[in-house]
Amino acid sequence: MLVNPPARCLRVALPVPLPRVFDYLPPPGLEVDEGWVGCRVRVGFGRRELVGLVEAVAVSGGVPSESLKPVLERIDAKPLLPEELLATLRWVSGYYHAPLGEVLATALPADLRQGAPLPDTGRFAWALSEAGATGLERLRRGARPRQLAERLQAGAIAEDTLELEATPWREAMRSLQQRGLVVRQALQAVPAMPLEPGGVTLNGEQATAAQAIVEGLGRFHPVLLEGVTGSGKTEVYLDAIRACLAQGRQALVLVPEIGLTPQTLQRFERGLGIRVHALHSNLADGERARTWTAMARGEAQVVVGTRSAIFSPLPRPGLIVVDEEHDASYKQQDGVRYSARDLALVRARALSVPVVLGSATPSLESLAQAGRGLYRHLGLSQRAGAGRAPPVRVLDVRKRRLESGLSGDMLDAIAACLARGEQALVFRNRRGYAPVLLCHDCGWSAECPRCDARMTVHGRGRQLICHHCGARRRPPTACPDCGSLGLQPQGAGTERIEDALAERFPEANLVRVDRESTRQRDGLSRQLQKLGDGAGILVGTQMLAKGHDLARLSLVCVVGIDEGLFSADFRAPERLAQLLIQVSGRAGRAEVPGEVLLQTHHPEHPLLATLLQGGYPAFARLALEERELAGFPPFAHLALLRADAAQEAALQGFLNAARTCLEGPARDAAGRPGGQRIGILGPLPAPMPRRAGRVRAQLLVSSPSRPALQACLAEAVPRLYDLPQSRKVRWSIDVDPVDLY
DNA sequence: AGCACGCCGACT
DNA sequence: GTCGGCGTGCTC
Repeated sequence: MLVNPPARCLRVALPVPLPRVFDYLPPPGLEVDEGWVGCRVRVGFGRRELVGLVEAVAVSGGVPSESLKPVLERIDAKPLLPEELLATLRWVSGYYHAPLGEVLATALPADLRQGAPLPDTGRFAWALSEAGATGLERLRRGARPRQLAERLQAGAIAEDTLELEATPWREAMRSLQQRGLVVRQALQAVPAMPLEPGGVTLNGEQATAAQAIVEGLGRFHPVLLEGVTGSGKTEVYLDAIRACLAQGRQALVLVPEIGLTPQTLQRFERGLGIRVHALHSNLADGERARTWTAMARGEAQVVVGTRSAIFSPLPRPGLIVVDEEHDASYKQQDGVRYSARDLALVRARALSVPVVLGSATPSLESLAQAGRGLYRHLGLSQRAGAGRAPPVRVLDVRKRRLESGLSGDMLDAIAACLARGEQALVFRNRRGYAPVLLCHDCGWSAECPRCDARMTVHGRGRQLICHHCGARRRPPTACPDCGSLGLQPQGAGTERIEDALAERFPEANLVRVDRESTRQRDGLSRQLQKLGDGAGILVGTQMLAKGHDLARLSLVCVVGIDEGLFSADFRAPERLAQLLIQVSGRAGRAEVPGEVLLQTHHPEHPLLATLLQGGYPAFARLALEERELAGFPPFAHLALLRADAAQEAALQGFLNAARTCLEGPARDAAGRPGGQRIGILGPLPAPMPRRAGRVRAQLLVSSPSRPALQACLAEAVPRLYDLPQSRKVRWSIDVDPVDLY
């Protein structure tokens, strides 16, 4: 007999690192109904106010309903998130073992997360006012506002057009507006962009691939598009997106962090003939919220974005593309450690759309999935424009004298390349002047006081920088241990190689590209502009591995890869192989044949031998066999519990307690019918046991069965929050870690 | 994570 | 006598 009908309440996810949701009552006079789900609410929480999202309506459990607080304000009349997106975020919360509130905080644009109303998504243009048409002379000649105003003399310019140019304009425009020289005009919602005729003609392979994707429109259809460098994967994407747009559906394109350049956007806009929205971390909060909202309203048809763009609402879903799917930047490395590539699959399934994973060097995980028949595997083997894959020559530098890490043969090849009026790229995966400052008399080397790492020499020897914590100091003049003056930078980073090349080729146009040299906005394209079209040398780190076409580039020199051949990390060979293929792919065009020089002390190393003989596919087969033997992904599934603390005892105390939390569920999971073994390793010291003054260690949990691993984590992780030992440590759980660091 | 409460040290 | 250190507990 029902005396009191069970009180229904609103279940609210809040941005706090607690593994629960919180129940609230509706404001006085309002009813609980399903219409609340997906809406943001402002609530009192302790003595502060927070914005949360109603995740469900439910019967209040635990807390008696009379002690529930009422919601202070309902922010959205209609759900902010489409049903599928909310369901996916719930899935993320479960799979990555992160509180839903934190997942929401990661997924939503900052403004919306903080409760801002949905922004205006109308399009606007700027034009000269009457005063502006006559009053320009008073503006300082050559200054930004003057330049902007002069452009407006030819007519109004839309904000999205200005946005595309990637040069700051808002500040200058605001100053013009304050002087009354310009006015903002509303434009029609649909952009009037010239539609380019017919698109490009695809070659046979491209057409086949595009058709295979298009045939999958309207259902879940995962495709691995393995296309050698220069085979025109983007043309395939564009063709498939056109078909998707023709059905009135939206497309989402993910690109790696360094891939989202103005050139990339322009290529998509020109290829599609419509406005393409960009979504990346450098966007201002307001712009981010506008793009997100335009997507949610179905006004934006195509978004090209980095990792977090995978959380875009897609009310009219058509297609998801993940370009360079092997790229490590798809994995979030703090907070909710999600993989945008994996989430692309999850969302594509939930939305019943095709998902295209494209790469010249697919991840072993994706290759394994394709091998099991779970993805359609399509290939593009021809380099567009008839260019040939460049031959690779291995330079055995054992017993050779090196000049700042460069062999004589390599310098000769660069000289010849310059003499032909072409460009050479020298790739070195280490920035700075030298990786070590060494005392030649006693073997002392400069170490970071707060990390277990040696400090890198920068500024031609004038500075020591720790690449792990950012500490900077002046190098000592004498060895602190033995007093010797024989301190010498050991090894060569990009800076030192640049110096050596400048000395050897004083006439050459020489440009360095690494994190230092490209620090400012749009630094990479600026550096590349400096190189121009004539003869020259480009020195740099993996930032050079892709992007920007360099038509005159005919020689790629790879130096200093030997450390990578012997790294302890199980993914190191894969990453090195991918890097070598990607950077090699930069050499040569139809007009200019290319060559790749690989300088190594280990020419016989199996990784190099396999890669050179059979290319990436041969490497991948070998590497997958090794992973299977070693019980690594994709043949086992991993989760890493990382922790760091000021004191070693606190760290060990927490990880030991955590291990106990995991062991019970691990035994249960293995004991269930069909259950599989779960291994727990640790506490293990992290590969760098001390970083930024804190000690670090981890537990590695693994199982051949993903469900078994998940069941174990689902039971154990919530308990970690309540461990008294967790007070003095910072910890995080990383499901499917990309590296064990 | 915040934020308050609470119980011990060197200061006007 | 108080200001303030951070340990502990709680948040519907």
